[in-house]
Amino acid sequence: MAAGLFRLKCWLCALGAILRDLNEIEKNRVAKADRMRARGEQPYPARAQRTHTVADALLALEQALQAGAPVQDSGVPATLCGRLRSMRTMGKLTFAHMEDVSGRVQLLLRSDEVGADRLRQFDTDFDLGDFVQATGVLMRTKTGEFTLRCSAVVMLAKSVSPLPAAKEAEEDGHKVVYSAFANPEARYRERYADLAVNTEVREIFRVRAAVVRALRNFLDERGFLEVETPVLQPIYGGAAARPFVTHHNQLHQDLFLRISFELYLKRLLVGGLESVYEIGRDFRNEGVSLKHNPEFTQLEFYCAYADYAKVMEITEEMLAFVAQQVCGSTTLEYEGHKINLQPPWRRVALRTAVAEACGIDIAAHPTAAALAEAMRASGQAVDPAMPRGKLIESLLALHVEPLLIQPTFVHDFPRDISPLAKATPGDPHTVERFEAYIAGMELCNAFSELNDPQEQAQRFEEMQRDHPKGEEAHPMDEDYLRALQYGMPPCGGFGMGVDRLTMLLTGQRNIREVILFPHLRTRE
RNA sequence: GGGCCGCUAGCUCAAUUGGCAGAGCAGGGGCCUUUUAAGCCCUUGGUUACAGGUUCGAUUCCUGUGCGGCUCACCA
Repeated sequence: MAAGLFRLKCWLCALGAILRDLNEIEKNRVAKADRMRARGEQPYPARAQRTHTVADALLALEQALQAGAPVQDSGVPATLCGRLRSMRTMGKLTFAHMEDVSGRVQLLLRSDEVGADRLRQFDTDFDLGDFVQATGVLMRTKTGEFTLRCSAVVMLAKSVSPLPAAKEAEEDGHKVVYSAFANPEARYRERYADLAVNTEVREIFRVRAAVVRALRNFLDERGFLEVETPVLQPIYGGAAARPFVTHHNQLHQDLFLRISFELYLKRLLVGGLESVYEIGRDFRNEGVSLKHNPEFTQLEFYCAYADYAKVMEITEEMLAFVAQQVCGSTTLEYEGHKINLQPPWRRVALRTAVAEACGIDIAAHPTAAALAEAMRASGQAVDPAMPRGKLIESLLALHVEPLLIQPTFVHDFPRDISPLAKATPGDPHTVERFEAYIAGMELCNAFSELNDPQEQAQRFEEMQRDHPKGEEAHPMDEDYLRALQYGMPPCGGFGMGVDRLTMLLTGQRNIREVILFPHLRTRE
């Protein structure tokens, strides 16, 4: 029934899109396409040809000019393909800009070279946003602009809807954008239009790809094995977050979309793989914010015979490497701060950091009640239902986090909010866990992994018992315990939000700017 | 989920105390053989997000809905 309704709704939506009224501009462009067909010109031909990308053509021109070719007629032939981004008609002469993935080139169409009729057709039937193929000779105009003087121009794909009009100009060497397509909702909903007109958006996703590539290179070179583990899981775990639930029809089984990779990756260490990593999507059924999207890209790695101190070293090396690969430097600017990723990073115990920031020594308050009292005494509002670890976390988030601009490892976390981390020897309240902060933002979370099956079982039971109702308790995972019983080598584990790292390296404040299709409410 | 703010032409934005809904760009028709936010003349384009209410009259004031932005909560 529900599925039937859903299909009906989809069908209506699709129909609505197809029958959507075209506005005047769109009708006009459809008429242009019809006119082209009528004279035997294909508005959507199956094939294109190109001899150079724009960037390659520029190189070819430079070489010819260095070899002494005339500037305004290099003699270098080229056929280029791309999208029309501007047009200036001057009677018997038309200038246009065409853009491909590699750059932008000016087209020059002269009546005496393409023919008066063809120039007329170009002026009337070609629009901004159309994909075209232009053949001619490379040159520079008398103002020095890189130009293709065309002998022929062919439509490759007629654009019906006008792209959001933005004009770009150079002023004093700076790029100035007029009437930019800037409405965030429109940009995210129609990312295709956003990418088509906002070149800096395309650049963000090139950087993002480079970030992921650099992470892979770093880990591959150190002998880590890249693996893939289930997205659909019968029991979710490895983090404290609410999951998305889905259903397998034939098996009559509810399944969860994973909230982390942790428990599966550690099963692989039981299996002897020693050093593994996975880059993939996590799904958390929680609020969205500047730093949270319901699905996000996570990197997790696990390294046998390492502890959390070793993982700190790998972390700072890895991020310095990525920044060097992607930005060409280990220093970067973010929100007005100069940030230096060069190892070694500052290391500070959570206890010390909190004490320095707000004067409360968490070790002096070993129970939730005592700590809550101390926090109240210092004027902080406190939720009485919070366990001690949560209270400490709130101190961290409120007082410490905003201060951590330069890369900092905050280490030694409360045990009661870290059910998968190994206890600190001699300290019943603390585990060997750290988080790394940069620019006031939590970037990663790591620990010495708990590998004692008895203690792990006990921790799971504690989570079930001690968690307040409504809070997300870490579920009991019998199979994971069975795996630990076979023996897991001591190891360090690590998780990092790749989206957040990309934010840092691209200077973006909003996680949606680094996700191609961020989650938005559907519009009825 | 709470609070605050927003939604006007394809895009970016105006609209005085509540008084004919406008501009630039894009589009259409002209002129123009080195332009580059090209320029000049003419011109089309609006359910002011949606549904109600108050009013002689609502883009403007009120209520509700939808969507978005910021923020708080939540999300180690």
